[in-house]
Amino acid sequence: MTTPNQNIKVAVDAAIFTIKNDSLQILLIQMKKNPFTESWAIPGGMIQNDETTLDSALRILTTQTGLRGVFLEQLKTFDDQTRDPAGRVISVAHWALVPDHDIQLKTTEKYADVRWWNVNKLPKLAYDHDLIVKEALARLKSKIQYTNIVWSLLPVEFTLTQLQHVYEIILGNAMDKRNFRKRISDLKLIRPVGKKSTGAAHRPAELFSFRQRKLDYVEIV
Amino acid sequence: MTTPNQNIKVAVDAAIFTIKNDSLQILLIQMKKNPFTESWAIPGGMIQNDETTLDSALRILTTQTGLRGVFLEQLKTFDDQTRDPAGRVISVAHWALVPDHDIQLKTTEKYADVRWWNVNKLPKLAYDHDLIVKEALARLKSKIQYTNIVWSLLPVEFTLTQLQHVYEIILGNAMDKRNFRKRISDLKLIRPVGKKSTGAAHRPAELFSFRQRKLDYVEIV
DNA sequence: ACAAAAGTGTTGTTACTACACCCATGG
DNA sequence: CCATGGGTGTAGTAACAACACTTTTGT
Repeated sequence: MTTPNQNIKVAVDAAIFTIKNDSLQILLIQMKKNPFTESWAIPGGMIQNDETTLDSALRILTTQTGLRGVFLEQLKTFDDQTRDPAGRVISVAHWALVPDHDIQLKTTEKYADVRWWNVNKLPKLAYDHDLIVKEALARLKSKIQYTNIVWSLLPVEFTLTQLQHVYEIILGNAMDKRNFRKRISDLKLIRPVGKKSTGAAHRPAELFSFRQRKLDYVEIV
Repeated sequence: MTTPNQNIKVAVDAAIFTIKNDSLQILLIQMKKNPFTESWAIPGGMIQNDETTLDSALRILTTQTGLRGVFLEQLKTFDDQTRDPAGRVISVAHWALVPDHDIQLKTTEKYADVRWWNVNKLPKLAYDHDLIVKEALARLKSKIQYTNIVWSLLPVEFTLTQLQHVYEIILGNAMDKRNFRKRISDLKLIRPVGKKSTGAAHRPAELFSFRQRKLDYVEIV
């Protein structure tokens, strides 16, 4: 059997999330090129011959946010024949979590605009990006419950209340403070850094940091 | 920005599992083509311009096993630059579960041989297929615990003991009969068909069938 | 009558939920 | 001294784990 003469291109798209203003937000770019001029989409592009899709996703992430060392992984490959009107392009979608602080979004010539959007108030997206975002959100909600990935949404030192808010925003329901702290404490994912928050008009909170700032599965001992 | 001139091919590989002789087995083919002559691998091939990767995986599954209507889904895309010595080929790996009964493996000209292998006694595989199989196994172990996918490993009518054995073989640990039955009963995934098994030298067992023979997430009410 | 798997409940332990008040700070 | 979020324990309930004997069939 001979190899069929394929005419298929491989792209990478990246769903990049952060927590900002007490809501879960996603980074969208506004497109220039036809037929999606003015449309919003998640950032992406064709992969180069010598890079892996993860390399490519990292490149997108760094180009847009300037960040490295955050959580980033493959999501799923989207390959419907009609997903790109310009021809057969399959997209190996990735997703990432970035901390809010210190981020300065970078505009490139490629796009008309770049900004964060509340995931509950998204515009209609280009291509099949609605679907990609939907799957990424589902993965986030699921994976936050059995891994330590929240580390990638928080500063190195944070309070227990900040941590709880991240869970509440992503999972969409309020949690009991005492029960939350008990559970977190049992998981042994974080440790106190021995400092307290300052400057707020209330009792200072103890600061914690993650033991590992990379993917780790929670052992339910 | 212009589209780079890509020289990347898209393949699909399929990890196909069954339960046979009280063990978890995977379908491997023996290759003919260089440099993997005689090596074993999971079945796969290039996708065609007009088919999705899922179509392609379905084609592979049907070609090898003659089956349709079983559980099949995308696993992950493998795209290391060096995974195929013949050039840059990314593989959108899929995985499937098939029932043991009624399967007659089909040999094609493409391969030297096809047979089932116990997943605990695998030979060294071609390409990065060791890695693909490892990921597929992890997904199976995980997904069997919060979905109804076992339906795809069993005949339409089965006994509770058969069902329990499938879980025990995949998860690798013995389970308590009474607790298992309580749990299964609570999940409401199966229903009695009103018949009993016959022919064995012991008390006949009640037969059950799945309410749905397609992917369903278990609601832990 | 014996071998072999089917079927069936209870009890103790552990994990989870609900819930309210005092504390430390800044303004 | 007031407003704001920080920090802490207990009791009731629900889920889970461990465990053994009787039943029905084929040979």
